[in-house]
Amino acid sequence: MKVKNLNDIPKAYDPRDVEDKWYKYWENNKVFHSEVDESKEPYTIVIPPPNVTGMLHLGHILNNTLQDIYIRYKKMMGFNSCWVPGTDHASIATESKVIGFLKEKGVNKFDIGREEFLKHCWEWTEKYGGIILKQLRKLGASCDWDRLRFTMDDHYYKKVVEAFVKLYNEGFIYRGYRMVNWCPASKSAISDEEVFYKTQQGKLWYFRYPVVEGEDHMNSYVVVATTRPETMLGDTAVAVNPNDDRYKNLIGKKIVLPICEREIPVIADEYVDMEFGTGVVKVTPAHDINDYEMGKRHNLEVINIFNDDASTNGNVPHEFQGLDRYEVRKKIVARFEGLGLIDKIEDYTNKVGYSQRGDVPIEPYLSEQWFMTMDDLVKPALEAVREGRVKFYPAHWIKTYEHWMENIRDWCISRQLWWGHRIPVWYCSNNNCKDPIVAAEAPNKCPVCGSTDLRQDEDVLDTWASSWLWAQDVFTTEKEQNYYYPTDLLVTAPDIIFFWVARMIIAGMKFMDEIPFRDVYFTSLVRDSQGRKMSKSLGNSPDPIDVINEYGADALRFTITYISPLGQDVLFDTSKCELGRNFANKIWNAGRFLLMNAQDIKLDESLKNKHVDFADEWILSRFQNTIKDMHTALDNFEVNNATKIIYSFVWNDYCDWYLELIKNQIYSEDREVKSAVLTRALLLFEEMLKIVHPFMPFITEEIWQLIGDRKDGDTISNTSFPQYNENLIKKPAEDEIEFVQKVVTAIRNIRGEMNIPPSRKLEVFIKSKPLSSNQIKYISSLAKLENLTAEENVTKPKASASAVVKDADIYIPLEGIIDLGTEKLRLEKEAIRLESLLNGVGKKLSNEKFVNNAPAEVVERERAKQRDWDSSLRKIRLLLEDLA
RNA sequence: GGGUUCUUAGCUCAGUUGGUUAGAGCGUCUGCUUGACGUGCAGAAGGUCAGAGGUUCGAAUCCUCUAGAACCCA
Repeated sequence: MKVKNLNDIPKAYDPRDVEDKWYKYWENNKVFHSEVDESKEPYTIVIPPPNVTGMLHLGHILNNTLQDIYIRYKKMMGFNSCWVPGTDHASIATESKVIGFLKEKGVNKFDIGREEFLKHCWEWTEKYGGIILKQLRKLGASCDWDRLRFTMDDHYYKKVVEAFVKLYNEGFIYRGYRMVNWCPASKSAISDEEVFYKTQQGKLWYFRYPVVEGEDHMNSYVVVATTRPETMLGDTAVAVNPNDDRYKNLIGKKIVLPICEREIPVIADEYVDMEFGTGVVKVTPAHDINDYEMGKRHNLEVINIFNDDASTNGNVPHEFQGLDRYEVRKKIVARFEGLGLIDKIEDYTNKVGYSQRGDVPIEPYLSEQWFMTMDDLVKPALEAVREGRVKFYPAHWIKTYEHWMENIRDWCISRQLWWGHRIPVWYCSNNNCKDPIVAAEAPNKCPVCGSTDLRQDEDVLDTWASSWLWAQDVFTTEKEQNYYYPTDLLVTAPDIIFFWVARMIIAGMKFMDEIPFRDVYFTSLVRDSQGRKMSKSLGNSPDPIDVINEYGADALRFTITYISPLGQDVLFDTSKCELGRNFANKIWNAGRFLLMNAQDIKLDESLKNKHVDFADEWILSRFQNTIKDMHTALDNFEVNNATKIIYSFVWNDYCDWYLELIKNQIYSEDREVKSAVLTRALLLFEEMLKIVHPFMPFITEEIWQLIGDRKDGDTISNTSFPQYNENLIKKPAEDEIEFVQKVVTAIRNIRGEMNIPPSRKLEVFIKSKPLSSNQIKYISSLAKLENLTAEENVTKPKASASAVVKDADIYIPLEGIIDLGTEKLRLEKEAIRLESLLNGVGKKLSNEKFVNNAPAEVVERERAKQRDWDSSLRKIRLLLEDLA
C-alpha cells in the first residue's frame, strides 16, 4: 500500500476535469467491453434505445444511472456485465423533423421522392445521432460501445423484415380496409397508444334535422346533438335507442339531411345512449369508430368527406370543398343558423384525441392498412408475467399489463411514412395476380405470371414493430445470442409498458420461445419542483448537461437516485444536486484527511491488526451490516434505499464518529500506532469507495487512484465488491460505542443548552461501573473534557448540570455558569418524556391479552424498556430533588 | 364510466412481512476561525402519520367508507 505524494490537494472537490479524464481512461482501456466467456455468468442489459436524434433529458438521466449502477455493481460482484447501447430510428419523430427542416428550404418530400428524402434522413441521423451518445458518456454510463446498435443497421433491419414475413406466413398479419387513428399532420395512421387525450372546452351543437312525414311534407324535425358539426356532411343515418319511447314512431322514417339534401334513414340501435343529448344521434360511419360499427350493423352507406390532411374532399357540396375541418365547422354552423336549424348550443367539456407526434386532433379515418392479430400472440407473454418469469418492479404494473393484454386489439403496423423498415410486400402490376408477394428479399419476378413489373408497398412499419426485437437482435451471432439472451434487467419508463415492454415480451416468446428479460424496473417520472411534468413549452426542464457542468455527474447521479423511490414520481430541482455535491465533497475530504496524514509515514498492512480496540471493531461491524443492507436493497430494486445506506455509513459512521474517534491515534507520537491506525482507516476507506463506486464512479476512481500504487489500466471498476463477513459483526463493540455516543451527545447537549463554547474544557464525573481507559479517552476527546472521572462511588458536585445515560449518571460541575432554572427545565422535560413513555409501556404490560398473545420476545423487549426508563426516571427525579 | 397509485415534520420524501422512543435531506433557530471538509462541525425546535369507522392484545402499516391529488384505460 502506497499513497501518492500530494503537494497540493484542493480543499474542495472539483469534478470537472476529473470526470472527463476517467471516462476517456475507461474507454481507452475498454473497461466496459464484454466478450462471451462461458466461465462467467453474464449480466446483461439492453438500453432502451433513445431517439437517434434526441437529446438527453432528466428521465434519461435517472433511467441510465440506474442501469449503470446495476451494470457496475454486478460486474464487481463477479458477473460478466454487458450493457448494450444503441438508438432508435424513431420513424415518425425523425421524419417530422426532416420534413420541417426541408420545409424551411422550401422543399416538399413528395417533390424530391423517396430515395432523395431518405438521403436527407440519413444525413440528419449522422449529424445529430451522436449527441445523445456523447451525453451518456458525460453521465458515466458504462456501455459497451463496441456493441453500439441502431434499429436501421443492416443486421437488425433484416431481422425486422424476417419477423414480418414469418408472421405473415403464419397468418398473424393481414391487410385490411379499416378505421384507424389518422394523424392529418403526418398523413399517417398511428396506433392507439400514440393517441393522447386532451380535455377541451368545446360546444355541443343541437341541430334540427327535418323529418319526411309523408310525401314532401316536412312539418317536423328531430334534434341531434353533436360535438363535430362538420361531420354532418358525411351523415348517412340518424339513430335512436329502440327502447326509447320518445322516438319509437320515428324508426324507419326518413330524414332530409340539411345542406346535402339527401334522404337518410332513422335506425334503431342499442348503442345509442338515451341520456346523452336528445337521445337522437347522427351517424357518420366514415368518421367515427362507433358510427362505423353501427354502419356495418345496418348496412349504411359510408361517405368519406375528408382528404388525408383532414380537408374536405369532393364528396361534399361544392362550396364546402377543399376546406380545413375547422373552417368547415364554422361554415356549417353559420349555414344552420341561416336556415334556422340550430336548436341550441351548450358548453361542453370533452376529451379530444390528439396525435402524440403531430400534436393535432386525430381523425378516425378509413384506409387500407396492415394489421397484426394479437389474440394468440399475447398468451405466452401474459403467462410469462403471471408466472413470475418476468418480474415487474414495482409489481403493481402487472395489473396494468394484464388488463391491456386481455383487451388487446389488432395492431395497425403500417405507417404512411418513408423513414423506417419498408414493408416487405410487393404487388404485381398484372391485375390477375391478386395475392401480394411477401418476402424478406426483393423478388425479381412475379411467382404467378413471371412479370418483372413489381411495385413494393409504399408503407413502413410502426417503429415499435421494429424495436420489439431489440432485446434479442442486438446480438448478432447465434453464439452471442445464446450467451447473453435472455437479458437480465430492463429499466424503462412506465409510459411505454404497452408500446415496448409488452411487445418485447410478446416478440421474445414468439421468436425465441424465451422471455427477453427477467426483471423490469419501471422508473419514476421526473417532474419539476411544483410537481409538473417536464416539458419544453413550460421551460421547466433543465438541461442535464448544464447540471453536470455545475455539480458534476456523480452529484447528479447520486441525487437523482437518492430522491427517486421505487414506484413514485420524483420532484426534481437543480438545487437538490447540492446533496450529491456535498456528499462528494465529504468523501473527498475524508480521503484528503487520510492522505495528508499518511504523507510522512509508512503504511504497513502487517500492522493492520495491531493496536486495535472496540472502535475498530465497531466500524467494521457497521460496515458488514452496510454491505448486507445494500445487497438487500439492490436485490429488491430499492435503489434509493441503497443510496441512503451508503450516505449514512459514509457520513455518519465513518466520518462523524470513526474518523473523530481515531484522531488521537492519528496524532500519536508512537509511529507504529499512527501507521497501524492509518493503514486500517485507509483499507476500510478503499472498501468504502468500492461500495460507492456504482453510484459515483468518477470521484471513487479518482480517489482510489490516489490512495494506492496503481498501474496503468488499473481501475476500481475491476475490483471486487466487498464481501460480507459475519465474523466481523461485533455486538459488544457496537454497544460500547453506543454508550460513548450517548454520553458524548448528552454532554454536548448540556453545552448547547448552557451556552458553553467548545473552547471551554469541562470536567465531568460519571457515576457508573468503571469505564475502560479507551472509553474515557474517547469520551474526553469527543466531548472536549479536561478531566473525566468514572467510578461507582462518585457523588454529585454542587452546582452541576446532569444527565442520565442508561445506568450512568453524568455530572458536570458548572459553578458560576449554571443557570439553575435552565437545568431544572431540562430535567423536567426529560422526566415528562420518560413518564409518557412509561405510561405507554405500562398500559401494554398490564394488558393480560398483550402479555398472553404477543410473542415472548416482544413482551420481553417491552419489559426491558420499562426497566430502563423506570431506572432513568428515578435518577432524574433524584437529580431534581437535589436541585430544589 | 373502469383501473392503478398516493395523502407521514414548514418543503421533498423514507418507514420491507402489523410490535423500535415514527426517521432522512433541505429549510428554521442557537453556538463554533475544533490541526479533512462553512459544499463544514455541534446542539435544538418541529408530526393526534388526510378524516371516520372496523379487524387485532397491538395499526402509519390490514379492511371499509369519506375527502382530496396524480396517472392509465375507455
